[in-house]
Amino acid sequence: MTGYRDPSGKALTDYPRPSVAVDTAVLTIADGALSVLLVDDARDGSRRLPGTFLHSGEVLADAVRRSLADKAGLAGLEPVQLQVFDALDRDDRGWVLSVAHLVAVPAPLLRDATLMPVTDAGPLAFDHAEILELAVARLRADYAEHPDPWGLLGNGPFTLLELERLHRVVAPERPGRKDTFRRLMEPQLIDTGEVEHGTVGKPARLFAKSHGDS
Amino acid sequence: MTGYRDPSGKALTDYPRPSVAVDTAVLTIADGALSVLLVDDARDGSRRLPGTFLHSGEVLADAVRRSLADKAGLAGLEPVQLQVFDALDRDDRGWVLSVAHLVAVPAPLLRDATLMPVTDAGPLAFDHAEILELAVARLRADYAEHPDPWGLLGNGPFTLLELERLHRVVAPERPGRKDTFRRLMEPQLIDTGEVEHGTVGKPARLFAKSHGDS
DNA sequence: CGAATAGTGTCTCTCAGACACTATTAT
DNA sequence: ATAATAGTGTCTGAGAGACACTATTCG
Repeated sequence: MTGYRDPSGKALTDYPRPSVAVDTAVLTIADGALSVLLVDDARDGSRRLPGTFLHSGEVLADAVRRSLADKAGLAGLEPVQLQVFDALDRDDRGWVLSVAHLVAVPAPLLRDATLMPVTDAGPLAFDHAEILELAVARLRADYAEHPDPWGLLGNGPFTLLELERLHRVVAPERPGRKDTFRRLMEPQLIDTGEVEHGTVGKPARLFAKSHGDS
Repeated sequence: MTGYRDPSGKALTDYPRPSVAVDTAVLTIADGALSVLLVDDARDGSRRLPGTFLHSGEVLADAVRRSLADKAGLAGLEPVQLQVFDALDRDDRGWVLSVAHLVAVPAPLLRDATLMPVTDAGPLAFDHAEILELAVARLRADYAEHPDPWGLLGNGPFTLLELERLHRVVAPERPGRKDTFRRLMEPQLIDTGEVEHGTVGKPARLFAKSHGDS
């Protein structure tokens, strides 16, 4: 904008520029399975991840939030950037870079959306299957060591059994006994002092997430 | 390019598009310290990481290779993508997204370049100090568990002592005795059967990297 | 009481880290 | 022999995982 010219004598605006999009894997738990929010592709009826083109003067995270507000009524999210997908033929409309993002939200916030289990999401438009795979791997890695780092349980206190069921859904392959799980997670939680009631068996203690355990 | 219009009626080309740049932290070992390649900024004499604007029809990794070929005569590298930096005010020339990359190369390939220790690189243009910090953290993480994953030792066989010295330079904080280091790394290496000669003390075995230990 | 769930004592196995020892070369 | 470096046997402590036991509630 200042008349700057690079070493080859070209001004900044002389370069053809790509369109930049954001595409987001919105993960949640639905029907006891890790699931992803999909939208119908406007072009050919196939399915894709929600996304949008980056607008002028907009930051990537804001573009993600805008696309999710438009397409799923979500607000107040903190998307995490995964990776840029830049294959030249990834979008037949032209030259489009996509910055893939990940967000996870508690299921109740997605009541009327199209959700599909991540293991059976079917064919997706563009390279969105690859983005989804990356997002799931990242989520599983995040859940391996820490209690519900993405807040899929919502804000209320929870039982260790509820937490363990969540973690097993996120990463089904990990066996591990309940006592091992407890000894790993309990030191990272805050004991609210409350107990659950109205259930069968010994009442379970209720825990809350400690602030700052990523 | 096909006259496609999105739900709001805009064609793909109607959106203002950002310039997209790549900036690369080129890391190496110089004078016994982990060092980074810097170039002089054409505008104000400050220093910056080598980078370039993405050209039309070019993939990010190719833009990185082009910028490094131009500025340091390097070829045949495999850059790794780190993260997109998208702050609106990060470049006073206009709206520029930067995709940060990391590359590591053996020192001999950088003989006539400007190298600075990463701990004392001085002030850098744009947000390049942040990119450098990210790159160093990534390199250190990669070196924590695996023998020279970035090939800083070059192609020839090497001694476990040489490997350990390299790892200590990359991550100076890790103490650890030599036997611990050996027991961690040796199973990931191939014993060439050769030994070093002409040195003081018991001759050391020469190892090579096994193909596919990331 | 029995069923069901919560929570813990404890054993074992593995492994990182440390120490100390042995091995092999040059001078 | 002595210095110097390479390489290994072994002890220890921490921690993951498994098993079995105790604890507390409801019906």
